[in-house]
Amino acid sequence: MNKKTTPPNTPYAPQAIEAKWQKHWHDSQAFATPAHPATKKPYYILEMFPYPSGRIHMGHVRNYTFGDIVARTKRAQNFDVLHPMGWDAFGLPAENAARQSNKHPEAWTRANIDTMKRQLQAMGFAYDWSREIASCDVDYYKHEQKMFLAFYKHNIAYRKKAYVNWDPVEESVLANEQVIDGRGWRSGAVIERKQLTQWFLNISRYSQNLLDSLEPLDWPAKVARMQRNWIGASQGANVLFTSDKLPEPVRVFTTRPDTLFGASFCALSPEHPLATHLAHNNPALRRFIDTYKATHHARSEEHDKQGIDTGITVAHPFITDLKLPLYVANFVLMDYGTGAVFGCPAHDPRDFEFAQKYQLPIRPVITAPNGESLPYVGDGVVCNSDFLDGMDSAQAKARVIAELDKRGLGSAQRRYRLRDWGISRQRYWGCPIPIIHCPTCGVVPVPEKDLPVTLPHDVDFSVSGNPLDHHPHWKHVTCPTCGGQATRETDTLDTFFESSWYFARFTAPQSPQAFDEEALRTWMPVDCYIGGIEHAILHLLYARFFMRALQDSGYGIPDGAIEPFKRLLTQGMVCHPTYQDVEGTWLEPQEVHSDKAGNAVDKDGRAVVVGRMEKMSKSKKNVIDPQAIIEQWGCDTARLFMVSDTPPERDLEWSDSGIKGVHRYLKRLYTTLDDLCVGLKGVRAHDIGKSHGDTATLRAIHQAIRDVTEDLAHHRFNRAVAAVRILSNHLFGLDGGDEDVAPLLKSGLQVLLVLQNPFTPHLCEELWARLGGEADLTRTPWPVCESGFLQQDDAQIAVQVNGKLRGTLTLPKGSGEQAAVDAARALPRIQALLAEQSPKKVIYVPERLLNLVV
RNA sequence: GCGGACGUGGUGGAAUGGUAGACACAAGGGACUUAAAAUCCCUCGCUGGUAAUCGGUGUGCGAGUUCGAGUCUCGCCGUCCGCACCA
Repeated sequence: MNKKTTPPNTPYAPQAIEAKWQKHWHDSQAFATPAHPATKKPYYILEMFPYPSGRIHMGHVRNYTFGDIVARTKRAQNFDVLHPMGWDAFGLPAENAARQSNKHPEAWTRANIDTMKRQLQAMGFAYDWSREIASCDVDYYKHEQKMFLAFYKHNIAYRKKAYVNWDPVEESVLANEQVIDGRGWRSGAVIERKQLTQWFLNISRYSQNLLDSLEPLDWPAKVARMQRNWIGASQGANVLFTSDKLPEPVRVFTTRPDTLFGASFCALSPEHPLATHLAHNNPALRRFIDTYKATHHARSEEHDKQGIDTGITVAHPFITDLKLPLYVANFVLMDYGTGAVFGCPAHDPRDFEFAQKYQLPIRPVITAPNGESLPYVGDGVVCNSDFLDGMDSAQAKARVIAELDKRGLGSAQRRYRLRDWGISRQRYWGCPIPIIHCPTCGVVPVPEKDLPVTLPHDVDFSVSGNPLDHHPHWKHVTCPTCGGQATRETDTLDTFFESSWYFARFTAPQSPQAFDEEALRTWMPVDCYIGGIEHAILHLLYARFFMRALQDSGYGIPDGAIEPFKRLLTQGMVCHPTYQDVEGTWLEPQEVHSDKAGNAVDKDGRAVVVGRMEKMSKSKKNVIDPQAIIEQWGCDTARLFMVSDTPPERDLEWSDSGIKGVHRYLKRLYTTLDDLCVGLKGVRAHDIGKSHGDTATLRAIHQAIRDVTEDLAHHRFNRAVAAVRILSNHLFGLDGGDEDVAPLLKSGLQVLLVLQNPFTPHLCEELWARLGGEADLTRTPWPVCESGFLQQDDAQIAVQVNGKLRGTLTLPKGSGEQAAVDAARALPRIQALLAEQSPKKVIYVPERLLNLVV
C-alpha cells in the first residue's frame, strides 16, 4: 500500500493532506459496512438525510460532523458500524425551480445531489456510499406504493371528505403539523380551510401506544415532551344532551364532568353535522356557519367569541327541568373531541366570556379558594350540585361518570389531540398514489402487476396547479376491475412518507423487497440518530408510527425495529449576526468590514447595522459557505470548529476568530510533529500499560483517554476537545530530544492522534503515518485507560473554616482525619481564625476537603 | 394564557452538593523582525495592595435547606423555545 508522506519541514497544507487521505479511504474501502453475520457488536449511526437543495450549508456540516465523530469513534472501539447517507429527494423546491428556470425537477434534483455529494466527500465523512439512497428513484418509491396499498388493505390508509389546510401559494393541502400559527410552514401564506376528499393515515389509532413507548427512549426530555403534548391525551367523559327537536342527541366531550351542574348552554362547531342539519331552515344560521368555517383566520387569529342561538334547547342529564340553549359557536373545534361542548361559565374562561356576551347564567359549582375570582378553573370542593355536593373534583368526576353510565347518558372517555395524517398532495414531484378511480367500481387499487406507477417525464409547469392532473393522458386508464374508462389518482404522497422508512431501507438498500428482515434484526434500531430539533414532531412521530403501521400491515418488521431511534441527539443551529445597510438591505458577512474606530461599515465606508445572532439563512444573507471555509482552512479546521466550544444541542455562534484559533492549533500540532517525527520515527514507543518514571506524563495520557472516552460516549464533544487540548499542552512541553523522554512522548503523541482522529481525521492520519504508525488510523483500536496510572501520591485539600475557604493543604493520599486536622491547625491563618478554640464539628472528605466548624 | 428550558469573566463555555471560571476566543504586555504577518512567552472575574502561596468580594435578584449551594427548595426579574379557543 502506498502510504507516502509529504516531506518534512513543509508548511501545513490541509488541502493536499485531505485530498490524499480521502482518496486513500475511498480506494481502501475504509468505511464499507462490514458483512454479516458480524463478529463484533453492530452500531448504527445515522444523521437525518438532507433535502438536495443545491449546496451544503453550515447546518449540514455541523450535523454530519457530529455523526462522523460518533461513527469513527465507534469503529475504533471495535463496533461494526453502519453509517449511510442518502437524499430526501422529493419535494416542492424542485417544482418551484422548474417553474422559475424551466429545468425539470428531476434534472435539478440530480444535479444538486451531485454537487452536495462532492461537498460531503470533501468533508471526509466516513460514509458507506455504496448504500446511497435517493428517495426519488423508482427503486425506492415503488416500495412506498406497496406500503400504501398494504395500509389501504388494513384500513390504515383511508379516504375521507374533510376540511383541510389549503395553502394558496403551494396550491396544495398541508398536514396539521405543517401549519404554524395559521400559516404554511414553507410558504408563510395564510392557510385556508377547504373541504376536499383526501387520503389519510390512521395515526391516531396508535396514539396511546406512541405515548407509552416514549418512556424508555434515550431522547432529549424536551423532544419527548413535545411529542407527548402533540399527542395530547386527556381523560374525561362523553355526555349526551337530548332534545326531541333533534335527530340525535348532542354528544359532548368534557374533561370536567365534575362541573356538569354548572352547565348553562351547549355549543356546536360550525362544521358539526347537527349544525348543518339545523341550518336547512334557518338562513341566519346558514350564514353564520358559512362565515366561520371558511378560513382558519376567522377561527384562530381573532379570538373574540361569536355564537348564534339555534332556538333549540337540550336537556341537562341530571336537572330534569333545566333546558339549555343550543348555540353554534366559532370557538368550538370540529376536529377535537366530538365537535360539541357544554358551557360552564363559572369554571372555564372561554365559556365565561361567551356567557357574558350572550347574558347566559354563570353558576359556580366548585368552591373557589379565597381571593379567586370567576372563572375559577382549578379543582375544589363541589357545591350546588345535588348528589355531588361536598365531594372533591376527583370523586365528583368518578361519580358523575357512574351516574351517566347508569342512565345511558354518557361514559368515561379518553381523547387525543393527535389527528390522522393527511397524506395527499396536489403535486408532481412526489410518489404517485397507486389508486384508480372508476365511475362504476369506485376506488380501485392499482394491481400488483401494474406497479410501480411511475411519474411521467413530460410535464408542463407553465400552468398552475398539479401537473399530473393536467397531463394530456397520464391519468386516463382503464379500470383494472371492469375495464371501463377510469382515472388515476393524481395526488402524490406527502414527502414525509419517504423519510418515514429510509432509515430501515439503509440496512439493506439493494434488497428486492422493501426490507430485509435479517438486516433489520441486525441493525435496527438506529443506535444514535442526529438531526435538527425542528423535526421533533413531524418526522420523528411519523417514523415511529410508520414502523408500527408496517408491522400491522403484514411487513416483517421485528419488534426491535418498532421504535426506530433508540437515542436521539438534536443539534442546535449555526448562527451569525445579521448586517443591514442604511436602506435596510441585507448584507453578506464578506461585505462588512470594520473601520479604524472598530465600527461596522460596508465597502463604501457607510455605517452598517449589526443585528443579533440569528440562524444562518439565505434570506438574511448571514451565511458562511462551507465550501469557502474548506478551501481557505481545510475541512479538518471546519470540523474541529464545529465541536470545539459549544455543546452540540446548543446554538453555535460562528466566529472567524474561532476558526482561526482552531486552525492555529492544528498548525501547531502539525509543525510540532513535523519537527519531532524525524527523531521519533525509529523510537520504540513506551507501552502505556506499563509504569514509567515520568508519572505525570503517563497520568496525563491516561486521564486524556478516560476523559475523551467518557465525553464522547455522552456526546460532550466540546469537553472531549478540551481534554485533547490538555494532553497536547502537556506533551508539547516535553523535550523530544531527551532519550529517556522520547519513548513515552511517542506513545503520548500516538494516543493524542487516536483520540483526536474522530475530529480531524485527515491531519491525524498524516501525522500518524509520519510517526511510523503501522495500520491506518481507521483500523487502529481505541486506547484503554488504566485507572492505576491516574493515582497521585499527594492530594490537595481545601481547608474551610465555617464553610469558607481559608487555605489549602497538600497531604499524602490516604491521610486520616486527625492528620488533616493537625496539619490544618499548623497553618498560621487557620490558627488565627480558630483562636485557640477546638472545632465543634469536623467535616472531612478524604483527598478533597476539610471543614472546621467553630 | 398554558407548558418547559436557561441565566457563570469582555466572549464561547467548564464545574458527582465539596478549592467557581477547565479548555478556548478576544484583549493587554513582552520576545523575534528594518517593519508587518506568522510564531513563541507572560498577564487576564471584580476589588484592595509594591507584592505574595495575601485580604475582601463574586455564578440574574430575594429568601430557605445544609457544616458547605453555580448546583437542591420557594418567590421574583429577564431571555429563549414549544403549544395555543384542544373543552
